[in-house]
Amino acid sequence: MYLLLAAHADGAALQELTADGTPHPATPVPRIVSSAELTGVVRGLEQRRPRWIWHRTQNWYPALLAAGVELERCYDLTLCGAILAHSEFTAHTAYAQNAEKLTQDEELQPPRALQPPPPPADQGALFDDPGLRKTPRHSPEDLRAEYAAQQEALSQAEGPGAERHGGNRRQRLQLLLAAESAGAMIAAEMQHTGVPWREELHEQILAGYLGPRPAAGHRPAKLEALTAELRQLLDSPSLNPDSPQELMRALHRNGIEVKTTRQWELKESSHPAIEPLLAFKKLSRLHAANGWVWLDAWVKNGRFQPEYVVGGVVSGRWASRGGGALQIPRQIRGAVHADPGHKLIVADASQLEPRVLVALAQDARMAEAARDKDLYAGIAAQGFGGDRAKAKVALLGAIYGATTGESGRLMPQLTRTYPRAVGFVEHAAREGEAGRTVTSRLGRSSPPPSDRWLQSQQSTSAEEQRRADSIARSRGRFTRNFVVQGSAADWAACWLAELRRRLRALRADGTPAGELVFFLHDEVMVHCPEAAVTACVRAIEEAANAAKELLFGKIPVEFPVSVAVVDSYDHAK
DNA sequence: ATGATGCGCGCG
DNA sequence: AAAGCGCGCGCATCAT
Repeated sequence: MYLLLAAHADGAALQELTADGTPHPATPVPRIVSSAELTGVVRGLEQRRPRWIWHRTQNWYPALLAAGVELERCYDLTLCGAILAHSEFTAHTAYAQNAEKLTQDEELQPPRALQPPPPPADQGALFDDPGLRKTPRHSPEDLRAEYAAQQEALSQAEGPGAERHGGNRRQRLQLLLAAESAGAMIAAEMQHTGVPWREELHEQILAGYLGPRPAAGHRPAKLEALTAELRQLLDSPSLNPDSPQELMRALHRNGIEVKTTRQWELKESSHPAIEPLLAFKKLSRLHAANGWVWLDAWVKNGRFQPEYVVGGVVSGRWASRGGGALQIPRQIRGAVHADPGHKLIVADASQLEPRVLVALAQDARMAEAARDKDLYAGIAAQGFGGDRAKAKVALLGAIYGATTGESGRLMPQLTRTYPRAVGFVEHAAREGEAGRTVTSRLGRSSPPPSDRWLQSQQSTSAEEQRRADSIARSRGRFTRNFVVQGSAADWAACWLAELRRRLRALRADGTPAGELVFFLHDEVMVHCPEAAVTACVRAIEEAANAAKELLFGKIPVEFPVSVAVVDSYDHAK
């Protein structure tokens, strides 16, 4: 069952559609539901397990969750439209070509019917959101047509050029759209739930590193002491060590000839001021980024509730807004603590990107190494005389496009042992250098070349040509990484969606189950009652294997998940 | 005063 | 030990 939910002046419009987006005979005209009755109506209809089709998950779902309504599945027109408008799998369709034309001619973002975002405004207290703009909204008919157009494009994905991607393009893209929409729901659910965060533990950690909480706008004691020490050691009585300019001058006056004030460059010097300076930088960062101010701003009632931005990174990774949710430093992870009677299950996919590369390239030799729980150890044994560190640097260098340093020097050695895997990323790099698009396993494509790249193609002089080559190589490094990072994001999206499905199934059975509370590229955190730990761990592992098979079928490559059951986040890993 | 940009550093 | 991919954020600094 497909149910369109659209904003309407009198509340919301509901319409049942068929799979291809035509109105269901039973509902030729949308049903208008007042804002007051909307929650109840949605809750009732959910019994029939529909796929809710809406403009943006973020416009509808948070308010429904706040009202206690959880839904099973949706179709996010904005996220799916963005994928379809750019995917190589649908590049030949009218949908993508119209979207492309609109972006170029009118500076509008695709998909065409969805710009600008319509607020589900005027829907009573439930949907009050002063942050939403009052802009022209889209009629149910606009959204229905948009959905039909997207389904049409999807159905054509098996078109010209399909063999280049090994077929199955429609199924893969369909899977990606489902996973992306599920991701949008998970993001809203995780924001609603929040990460369990013990404020008093956070404060203990801060006090340990920085001293007692200072008055607003003042440096904590430890930073004051280090500042005084640095002023003396560098003979600069008024130095502000937070200012790179002042710091640079002071360092130079003392014969410390650095070109930047970055940590790794400072570490080269043996001057007595370096050690306290590095300590200052470390603590200053903690204070500024995750200190008392952060705690006051972002943690409420024992929960950290960041906003996740699904589709926020072109590769398909999520971004986040507010509180630096994807950069929680190790120093303060001790504050992430399970509730009484609960545990945190922290699981991460071990060495995800190299394993994805093995599967993408179908490199049989590297697949042997990937049978090892520790892929880098396997690679080291095969081609690097057992030197794990070398194997790791070489492989990551291949994925990132390293040319210099140890990583660059190891490339020939890696290429000899694994010509297929290295050839795969080299090919992606050459495509990017030539201005072409590359695509993830499930069909998310890289953006077209930047204006900078296009302009550089006009170069005439030798100087301009060097510049053009540099810009091309930079794009090559991006597309080289895109195929791996993007496919890893495909895998992670499927992992997450499969895990959510299993956790919901456990709950529906009446089995105690945990809740997803955090997701970070290749890592998930489930907060669960102690009695549910075993079932949740199994769900996480089964979901990982399911994700592998959804992407690649039954292949002889493992995607092992390392699982830690802990009271606090700092005890994971 | 306010907004944009660059640096540096946190995470994967 | 290192400089190659993707982000967000706070501060200092520069431009308006």
